[in-house]
Amino acid sequence: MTKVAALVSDRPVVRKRDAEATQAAILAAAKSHFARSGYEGAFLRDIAADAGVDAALINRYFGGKDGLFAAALKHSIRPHAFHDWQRETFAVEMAKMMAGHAHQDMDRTHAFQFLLRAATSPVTAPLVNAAVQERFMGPIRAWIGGPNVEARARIFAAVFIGLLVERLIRDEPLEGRERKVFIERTAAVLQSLVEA
Amino acid sequence: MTKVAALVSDRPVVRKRDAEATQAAILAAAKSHFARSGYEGAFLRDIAADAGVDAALINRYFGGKDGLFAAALKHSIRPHAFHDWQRETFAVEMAKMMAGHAHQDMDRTHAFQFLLRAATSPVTAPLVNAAVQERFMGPIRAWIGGPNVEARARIFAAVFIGLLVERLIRDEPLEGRERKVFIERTAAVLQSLVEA
DNA sequence: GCTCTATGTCAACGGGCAATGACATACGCG
DNA sequence: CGCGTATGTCATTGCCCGTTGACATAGAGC
Repeated sequence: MTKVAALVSDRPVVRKRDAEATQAAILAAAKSHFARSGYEGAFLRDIAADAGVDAALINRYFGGKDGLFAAALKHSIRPHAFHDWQRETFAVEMAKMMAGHAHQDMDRTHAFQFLLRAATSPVTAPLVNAAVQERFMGPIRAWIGGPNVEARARIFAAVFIGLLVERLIRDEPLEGRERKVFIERTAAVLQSLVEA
Repeated sequence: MTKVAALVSDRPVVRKRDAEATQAAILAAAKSHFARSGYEGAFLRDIAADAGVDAALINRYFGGKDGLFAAALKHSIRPHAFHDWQRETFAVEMAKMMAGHAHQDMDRTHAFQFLLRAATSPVTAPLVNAAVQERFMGPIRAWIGGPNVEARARIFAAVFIGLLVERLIRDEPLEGRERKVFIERTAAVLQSLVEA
């Protein structure tokens, strides 16, 4: 696609030589493909094609499919900015986001799909679990605080993940009164979980 | 394994000729492998070996890998017995189950992993979503009842799924006081969701 | 402008997998 | 007992994917 566009436009046919940009393009394509198809279902040729690059470059820059996956994983798990959340308002904000459609937030949706798939595969699960513990559960525990953090953090994480999955599976967004009720009650649940 | 056992025992070396049992064995092995490894990561040779059968039989009975996957999917989604749940006790029962370890219930765990994987793949997602709607969300709506069923059922489903995922990801089960608190608060959340 | 290196492309190979068709044999039926 | 079909096995084939090494060329440094 990129190449075709280049052919009909006035831009040069040959790819600009920019290693950094190329790696970024490969990584972006990889995250998308891994998210949609999982590790085994994603093919290097397809990823390379999406990035507008020859497949051999993946081996040069990432040392093979494994390396590319690891890089994509590392790039997908970044610590959520829990510290920015206000205890008084976060619940409603989050509930509103969950009531919306997944397509509105494709970047995060892809990242989440990617993690979900990787977490359910025994090959990649250890990597994911370790990263999730460190970069997701850790911050959540710190943010929630209070007694019995472990139990409460787990429930919070479960609800959080469940809402994301539900949003992912569902095609039709909620409307009108149902939407309003969904937000109210979801916010109530979330709020109750951060209180000791 | 089956063959080896047969060799050292007094039972015949050659497999008993029972098409129905063979198909059931293949299907069971397939569900397990698809759950663990996804569609692309599961190999017919391995499935056949687990079932104690030659791989060619899969093609004969299920018409190829696609057919086997479809059969396994169909077999994995069966309506949950919500009608058996008692409104007063289900919350605690479910919370206790969620506090336990996934290994204690491998059959359901595999089925859930299988569905989760299938639901996040664009190829199989439509099949899964339709079946989930009919055989999971439908019964939940009916069981919950009351006003704004749609919104409340979705939150309930989200929490349910989230708890399953959390249980799946976690290796270490909760112990002692944390476990007690987890059950109490999880039960409280679940209970609140079935009340109008 | 020459050269050298980093970047990008191409063609081929080797392994592994699903699928296929020929072959073997148990079991029902006469 | 003999035959035929359903069931199970084996060897082969063809395809697809990841990887590799040789080749091409832009662009920097001199």
